[in-house]
Amino acid sequence: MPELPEVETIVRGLQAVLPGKRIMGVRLGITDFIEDPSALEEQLPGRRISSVRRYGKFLVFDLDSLSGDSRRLALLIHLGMTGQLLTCKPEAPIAAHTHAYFALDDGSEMRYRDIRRFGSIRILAEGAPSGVLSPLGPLGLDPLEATEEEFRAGINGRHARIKALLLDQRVLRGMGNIYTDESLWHAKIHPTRLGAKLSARELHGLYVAMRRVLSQAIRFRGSSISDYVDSKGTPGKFQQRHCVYGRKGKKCPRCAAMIRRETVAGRSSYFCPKCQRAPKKTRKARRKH
DNA sequence: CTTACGGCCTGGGTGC
DNA sequence: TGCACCCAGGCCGTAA
Repeated sequence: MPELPEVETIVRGLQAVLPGKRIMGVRLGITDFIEDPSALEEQLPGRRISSVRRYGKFLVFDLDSLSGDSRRLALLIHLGMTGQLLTCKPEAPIAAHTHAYFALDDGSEMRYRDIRRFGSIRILAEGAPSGVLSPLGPLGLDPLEATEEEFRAGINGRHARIKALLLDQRVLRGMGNIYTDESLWHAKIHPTRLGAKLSARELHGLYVAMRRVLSQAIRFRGSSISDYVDSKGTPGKFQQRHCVYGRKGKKCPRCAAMIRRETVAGRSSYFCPKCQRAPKKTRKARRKH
């Protein structure tokens, strides 16, 4: 499940090798997850990759034109749940579920592999950085770049559950299920607490916890739960440092209580029932029972 | 307007 | 061996 730290790890790996290289050709397999396959085949060859960036969970490849067409383009890739981007030699064995091949002018190749095909690949015309929109609208703050004031403003006054807010890409771009649960555990906040009901102290703790968890996950090159590998095919190591995610029934590293798993905001949520106190039930919610 | 929720996409893992 | 079922994340339609 590539979230911010995994995408960042891949971006750093690609940024080290791709800039300055030219895309010579594009070959596609199954294309039902690609918005406009022929646009990739027609518009990418000949372009030079000037930089590789992360925008939320998107990878952005900025492309220069070397010929008369001076229009700047960007290639936008979202890895969905099981997407992988790998660089290799063209003669390297082809793993099952590889759906896109980008031939580069140094004789190497970048491949997109995606078992579930929940990812997406598309071309973005001009004005890439701020022009990256999710289908729902503009993306929110970068969790590592946002100031504490900006973060607080994004959560304050919202009556949704904090878990839903952290996962909402229009509030914060790049958070996913793993790092949301880990951040909430570090901040000792129950996932069903309402954003509006968090104290200033709790919001401060959450901001600090989120930044710490994300930076440490990047340092450990991401979490490999199922399919995630970096651009060289190497798994991450942060899954060994998870405190709650995927640890249902195991002991909370802080208080030894048993970690629980419940669905919150439509997602599996792992938390410690002792360290992360559930909010008091409202009169309305209690009446139902 | 905001929020909650169920369904959909796909295929690997599990358990019978 | 086969097969039904669950689950994952993002998005979308619908309802309150």
